[in-house]
Amino acid sequence: MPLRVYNTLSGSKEEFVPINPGKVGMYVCGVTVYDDCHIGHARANIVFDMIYRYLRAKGLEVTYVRNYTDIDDKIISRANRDGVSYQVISERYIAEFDRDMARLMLLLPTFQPKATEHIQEIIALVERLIAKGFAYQSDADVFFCVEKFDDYLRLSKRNLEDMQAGARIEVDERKRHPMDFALWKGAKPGEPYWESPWGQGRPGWHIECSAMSMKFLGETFDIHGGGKDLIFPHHENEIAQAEAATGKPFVKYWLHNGFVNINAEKMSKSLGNFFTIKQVLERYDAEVLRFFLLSSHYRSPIDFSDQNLKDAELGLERIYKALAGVDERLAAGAGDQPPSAEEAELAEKGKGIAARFAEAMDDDFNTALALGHLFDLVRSINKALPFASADLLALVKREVEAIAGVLGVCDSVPASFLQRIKERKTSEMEISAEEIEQLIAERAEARKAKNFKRSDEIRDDLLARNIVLLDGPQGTSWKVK
RNA sequence: GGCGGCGUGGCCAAGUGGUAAGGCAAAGGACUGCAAAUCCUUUAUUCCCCGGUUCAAAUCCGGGCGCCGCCUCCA
Repeated sequence: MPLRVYNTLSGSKEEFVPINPGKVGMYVCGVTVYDDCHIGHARANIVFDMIYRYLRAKGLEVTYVRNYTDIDDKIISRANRDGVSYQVISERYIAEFDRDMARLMLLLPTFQPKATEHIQEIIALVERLIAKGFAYQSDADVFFCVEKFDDYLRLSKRNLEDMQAGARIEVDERKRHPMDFALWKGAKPGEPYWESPWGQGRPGWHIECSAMSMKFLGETFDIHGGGKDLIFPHHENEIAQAEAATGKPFVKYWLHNGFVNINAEKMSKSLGNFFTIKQVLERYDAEVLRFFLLSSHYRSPIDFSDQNLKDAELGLERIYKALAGVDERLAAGAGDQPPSAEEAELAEKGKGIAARFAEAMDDDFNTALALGHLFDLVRSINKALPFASADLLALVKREVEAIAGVLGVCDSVPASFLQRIKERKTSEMEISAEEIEQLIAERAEARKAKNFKRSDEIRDDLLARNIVLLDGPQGTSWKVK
């Protein structure tokens, strides 16, 4: 079954055909390391982690590169504000980024290059552009000449005239065209710098990604990704730099994820309406956040709210409860069962889930639909649980684990996940687990004595404190509402 | 102003020509001492509005309304 992906360059879904059969080169723009990451960064990185996992699951050999932009104006200004060197800032936020991504259960990319470790490659690329007449020096700066590059703005589907009509940019007199952008910036006194043919300076914003992607993936590679907000100017400029220098197509498929919104508005630093990953993980399990972000299509906007996170948590719990039920039955040694309609349905759903999952994912990574199929299976599991054979339950478990491995959700031991959620919720309660257990014991006594007035009283009291009791064959357990 | 996108039940969200997945919430039933959990059933004759194409449209075309994004650092 062919994978189809939405390519920003063509504006439509295309069949994904790797340049080299069986192999994929994928570059994703990482972060500029000057502050903590927010949920928008979480989405971008989780989306491409999911894509990376799925490509690998399809048997492709993926070289995944995600950079750190560790020298830039914002890093310098942050360093100046804090009175430290830019390295202190970049190293601190690289460590924070790594920690956040690890908590979000992201696989490590094949390479994670840093801009400051590729200054020579960057200088070489700028020199190449100057030699070919696509760039010019102006004082200690070097600019890219957008008018020389015919395909400029092809990705964002605009033209230079329109851009100027709405331009709010201050015109730099040293530029030949207002849209020309810096490849190299001369250092002002006190700024960090590297020696270059144009004097002491540092790379412009976009050049590091062109230089590093081509170094690790070659001059033409398969996938380049990032948030929609990078289409212009960042990716547009990357294309210009790379293609002007090499004369070859830079990237075959451009993939862009949608934004995380707050009240239907883009979450962003400048609007100040953002939540950091750390803040959210104080209140929700990392897997819940992943599940939430994968519950809508990666290109759609997704609205971040407490209610939506809670819904996601309930949904994920539903899946885990079913899986925990499977584990319990397997542990109890589910023996042979007489044939039943429930088991037959589960067998059909269980054997078909991999194909349905692949079909959804092959359609431009439709994780929302894929999760819908998973919920379908969950219903069949719940229905068939008392009737299914151990073999069938084990098969279903394996199938779900395969899917979980691609999405990075439902990948925990079910009982531990449920325990984790329970502990998180309990820690926010004013009542201790011991007290609850004590009350449950008292209620059991009352029920034994048919004193339902007292037993209901206990249950209602606990309910008022958000504790829900669950009576089962093995006795009473509880959960936080 | 230019360019791009979106508008599906109370909420979230799939579906891009063949007669509306799934989740959350809600209601009824089974189960239960009563509940909860679980299971079953129900909840959009209709997909922002108005035209058009078609045997057939949420899906295509035209117009309108509303919302959002990019055009400035941004995942």
